[in-house]
Amino acid sequence: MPASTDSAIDLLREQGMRMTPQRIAIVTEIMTTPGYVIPMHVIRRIQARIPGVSPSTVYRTLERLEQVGVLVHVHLESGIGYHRLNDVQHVHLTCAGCGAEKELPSSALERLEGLVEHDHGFWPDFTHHAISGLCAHCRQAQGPSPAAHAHRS
Amino acid sequence: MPASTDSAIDLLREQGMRMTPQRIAIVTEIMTTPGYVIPMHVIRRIQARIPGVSPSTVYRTLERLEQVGVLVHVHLESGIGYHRLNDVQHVHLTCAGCGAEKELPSSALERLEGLVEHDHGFWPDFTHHAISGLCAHCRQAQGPSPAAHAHRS
DNA sequence: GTCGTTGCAAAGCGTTTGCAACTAT
DNA sequence: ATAGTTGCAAACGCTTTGCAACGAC
Repeated sequence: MPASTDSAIDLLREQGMRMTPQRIAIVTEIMTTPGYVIPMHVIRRIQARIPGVSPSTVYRTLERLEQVGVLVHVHLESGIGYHRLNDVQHVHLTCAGCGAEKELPSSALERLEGLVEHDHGFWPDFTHHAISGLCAHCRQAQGPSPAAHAHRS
Repeated sequence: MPASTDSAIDLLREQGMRMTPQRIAIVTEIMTTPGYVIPMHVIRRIQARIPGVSPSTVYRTLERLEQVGVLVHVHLESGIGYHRLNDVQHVHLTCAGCGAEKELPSSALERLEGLVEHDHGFWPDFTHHAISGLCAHCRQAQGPSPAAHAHRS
């Protein structure tokens, strides 16, 4: 088990959370999964590891971890996902043509945030919801006009 | 009933759709609602007008209207919404602090689309998913740092 | 020993489906 | 008459809840 997982567990214990085997398994799962996790994924993986773990435990733990400030949720194409708050924030791009997902470090859009704020008095957080669009390949296939989107979702 | 509703109904009939009373009611509802509609809303409104209309009829009709090209769906904070394809496309901004919704004509972000495409080879469609963030008021309240978001969703 | 946490089982919710009856054309 | 539509009822998938038993501290 990676040291980062251990220290995360210790941190949580210090925050007053009781570290049951189920929670340890869930936290381990999260710390060792790159990118984001989806509740359903976690449920399946944890149940493979510790048979009998109930879905409600996973949901309650994810919620708890978000309250404590370890996780944040994001709205993805497929529903809600969680990723570590410490992680570099990403913008999630989903191609409406082929479904490909691409992650951009949010720094790539920082300038845009400033622009929108300046022009419209609203500070956008491009990381909280996925952004749909067309990847280079699908854009070419559908022609250069960005008009005719055939969203798959 | 507004003329635009009538002509929409005629158009749909020409496209081969059978215009039952239920469908007429649903289309009327959509044509006379500004902004977007949410399936659940439509179901309630239609059932008030024509008791006994089944939810599945509404879902199937919305889906059908999207296939025919009259509606497009968008992913909002609260789930899926539909709006007329003919409408000017909007970007939906949702304030994570107070829940306020703001709509921007998508032309406001056109330049940004070009920027992202140029830098990352992905043509983003900022209208398909809502964009979270902080309105001017909530941003001030939470301090100038865009870091500490307390998402309500 | 305390009180947070768990599993279970049930309910919840919006949505989807199969099918026989219906009806717009 | 025909084929598209409808309502019903059931199933769906994911999520939430109430509660008694359990176990981390």
